[in-house]
Amino acid sequence: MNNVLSDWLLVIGGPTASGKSALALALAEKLALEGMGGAIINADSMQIYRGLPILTAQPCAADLARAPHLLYGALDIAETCSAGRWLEMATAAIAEARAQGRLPIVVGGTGLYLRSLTGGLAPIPPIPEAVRAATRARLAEIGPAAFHGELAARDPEMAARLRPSDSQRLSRAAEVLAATGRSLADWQRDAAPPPVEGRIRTILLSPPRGELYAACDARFAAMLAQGALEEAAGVAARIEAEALVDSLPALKTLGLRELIAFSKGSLDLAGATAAAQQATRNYAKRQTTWFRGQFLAGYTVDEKLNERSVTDSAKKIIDWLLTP
RNA sequence: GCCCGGGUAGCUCAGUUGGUAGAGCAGCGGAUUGAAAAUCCGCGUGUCGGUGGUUCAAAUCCGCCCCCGGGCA
Repeated sequence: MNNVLSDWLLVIGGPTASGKSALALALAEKLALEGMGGAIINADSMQIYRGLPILTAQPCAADLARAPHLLYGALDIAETCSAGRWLEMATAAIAEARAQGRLPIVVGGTGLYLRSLTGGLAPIPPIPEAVRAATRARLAEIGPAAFHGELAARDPEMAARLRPSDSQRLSRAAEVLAATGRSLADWQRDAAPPPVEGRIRTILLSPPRGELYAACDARFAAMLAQGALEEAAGVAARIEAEALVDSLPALKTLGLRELIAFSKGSLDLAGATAAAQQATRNYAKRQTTWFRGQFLAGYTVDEKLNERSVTDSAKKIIDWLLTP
C-alpha cells in the first residue's frame, strides 16, 4: 500500500453547498482504486457537533459507509469547539488515518480551521472558563466601545488594531491578556510551526455565485424534507431542559433559530425558510471572500459540481496529485 | 362610476412649512491568528407612475391620465 502519496495531506476548502463533501468522497474512492484509500476528516466548525446532522449538512449514512469519516459529530452541542481544539483533534485524526495507510483528506468550510492546519497556530494556552466568563460579562456590562477603552489602557497594540465595534475579537484579546499576562499580539508573533508532517496539497471549490446561491436555497429545502424541523425541535427541547445559553457555537447553526421560531409560532414556514436561505447565502458570500483572500489554493475547481462532474474532477485532481 | 389610501433604489419604506432625495434589507467589495455557520468594515443617480401647469425653484402645490389596494354603488 505504499506509494508516492503516503505522507501527503489533502485539504479541500470552499463555501457551503459547493460540493466539498461529494468531491472528498469521490477522491477517497478513486484513491482506493489507486491502492491507497482515503480518510475524510471534517474541518467544519458546525459538523463537529452531534445532534444537528441535517442542518449542518453532515454526510448521510450511505455516504459515511463509502469511506472512513472522522470528526463528524465528535462533540456534544453543549460543548465549545475552537480552532485550537479542532487542530488537536485533527492532527490526531490525520495520524490515525496514516497509521491505517490512508491518505487524510481534510474537508470543510471553516477557513480558520483549515489555515490553522496549513499555517500553524500560535501556542497560546487554553483560557480558563472563569476568565472567559468574567471577560464576556464585563463586555456585556459596559459595551464594546468602553471595553475597547479599557483594553487600550492595558494592551495598546491590540486595541489599536481592533475596531471598538468588534466585540468578539476584543473579548478574545482581553481574555488572553488576563489569563496569560501577555498580549495576544506577542503570542501571535511567536513562530507557529506547521502542526503536521508531510506535504500539503490544497484544493479550492469556487462555483459561480449564482449557482452557489441556488444550491444554498435548494439544500435548505432538501433539509426540510429530510426532517430538519424535527431535528430543530429536538434541540429546542434540550435548550429548555438544560437551559443552554444561546451563545453556544452549535446553537448558531444556520436555520436553527428560524425553525425554532416557526415551531413556536412567531414565523410561518415560508418566512422561516426564506430567512434561513438568506442567512445561508450571506454566509456563503463571507466564505467566498475568506477563501479568496486567505486560502492558497493549489488547484481550483471553478464550476458547480454535479453528480457526473464530481467524478471527472476527482480524476483530474488525482492526476494533478501524481504529477509533481 | 364615485369616495378614500397608495405609486420614491432590486424589496419594505422615510422625506419636516416647495430649495432637484435617504434609511433598513438585498446585492457587491473587504477584513479575518483559538466563539469563525462567529465578529466587523466599505459602497446608494434613482425617468421620485405619466403628462401639462403655478413658481427663480416641484418628490413636495394645482389639473388631467395610468396602475395597485380598500370601501360605496
